[in-house]
Amino acid sequence: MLTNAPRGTKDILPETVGSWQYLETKIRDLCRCYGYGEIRTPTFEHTELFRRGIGEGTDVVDKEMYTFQDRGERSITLRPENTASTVRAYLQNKLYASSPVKLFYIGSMFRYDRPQAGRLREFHQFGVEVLGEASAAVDAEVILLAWDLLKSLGLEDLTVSLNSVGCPKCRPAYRAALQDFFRDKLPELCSDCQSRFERAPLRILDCKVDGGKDFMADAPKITDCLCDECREHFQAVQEYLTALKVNFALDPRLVRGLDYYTKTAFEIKIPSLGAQSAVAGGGRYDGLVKEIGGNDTPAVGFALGMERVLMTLEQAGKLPPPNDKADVFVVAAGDAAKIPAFELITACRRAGYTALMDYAGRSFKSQMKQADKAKAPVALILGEDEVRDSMVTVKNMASSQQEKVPLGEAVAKLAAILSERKGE
RNA sequence: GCGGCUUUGGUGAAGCGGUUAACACACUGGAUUGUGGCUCCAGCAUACAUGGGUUCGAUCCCCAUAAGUCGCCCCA
Repeated sequence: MLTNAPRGTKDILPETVGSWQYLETKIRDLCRCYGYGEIRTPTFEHTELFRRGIGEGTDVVDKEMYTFQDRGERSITLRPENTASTVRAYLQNKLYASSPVKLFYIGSMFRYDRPQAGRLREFHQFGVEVLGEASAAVDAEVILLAWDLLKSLGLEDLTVSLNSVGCPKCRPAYRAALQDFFRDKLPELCSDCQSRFERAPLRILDCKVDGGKDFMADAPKITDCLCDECREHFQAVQEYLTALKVNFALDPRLVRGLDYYTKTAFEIKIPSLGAQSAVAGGGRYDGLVKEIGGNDTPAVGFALGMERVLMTLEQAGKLPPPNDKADVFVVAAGDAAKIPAFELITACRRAGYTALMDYAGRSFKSQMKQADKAKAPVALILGEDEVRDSMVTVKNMASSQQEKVPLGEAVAKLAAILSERKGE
């Protein structure tokens, strides 16, 4: 299958690349306003970085990484997400000299998972990380940034779920409380949850199978078990979001899949997306920088799935129309016109216009058809007469008016017609 | 990793166990030898995802593989 791209990968073709650029431009503009600098980290890292950063026992690390040995016997992994790399770069480049450090990235991530709509093996994320700031204002800022982006793209149907997953001080007590609660209900839980009981009891809460069972509603809520610091922080985040009119809902069962989260956890969903409706997710990860070898450094961030956003925009018809129009088509009739036509088209291009021509020596009529298909408002026609007289026929395709002008004035004439059209 | 559905030309697709695989769009050429958009004419799948099998014979039946899609899981 030489002609098939690997499973779960996709070519982005010229007809859709405009949508990507549109989204990327929105992102970059917004990040500039919020004061975030773009960072580009390597596509692959030492496997150990992800094992430590994301955590053993998570699905991403255990079953979804593209890991291989390079020729120097190093274990290398294609990044499955960009937070660990960003933190690594933060430490390696000693960015902590100033604080806080606000970064964003756009790039490919790789996860070996079964592909379906909105889930690819190579996919693109936009994400944001703030390092070195513990204030709840930053948690809110980061959520607001994601919210603003989605809103400015014209998306209305958004759900923001918010929770706090506590910190190393209060989470052990909560874990224990949960285990006490579930211990006598173990037989009623699904097999997945039974195995989660020891390892990751928090995950039982967002199990799709057991989630609807009656006793779930009575399970202890983490928000009731938070330590003072976490509770105050959580409270403050909510106050900010409320003041800024971000429509969030508390979801005590929201648990993030990666180990490094502390305190704030959030997720933005677009219900119309179906099974893969989570479009952005993130939260605070105060323990990660230290885990990777830095000083104790608070941090918050999120990642957003660009394919999922683009899918939604397409469904909702919110993508900008493709800009595939040429400005001018150069028509050359006869061999003698070939070189002058090439000179003419080059002059148009150097003047900044999108200029097309026929290379195959097709008939005059066919070249006119091509001009029409290219939606060029102007055709510049070079035939035998024109070449002999050093003239060019400038035809306005919309009005069918045409006029012969000296070769040297062709570009100026073209400019005049195009600006006239623009004015209308 | 698990389950359901799908797979015909550049695109949308019809089709039946049996000598020419509809139709439409797109594309290419043409309709008084230098002018497009409308109309008309012509051309355009030794080929029906791939590999096996059943059959006298399969694009249509069976199996496997691959890819896509939906759901589970997970997540963005």
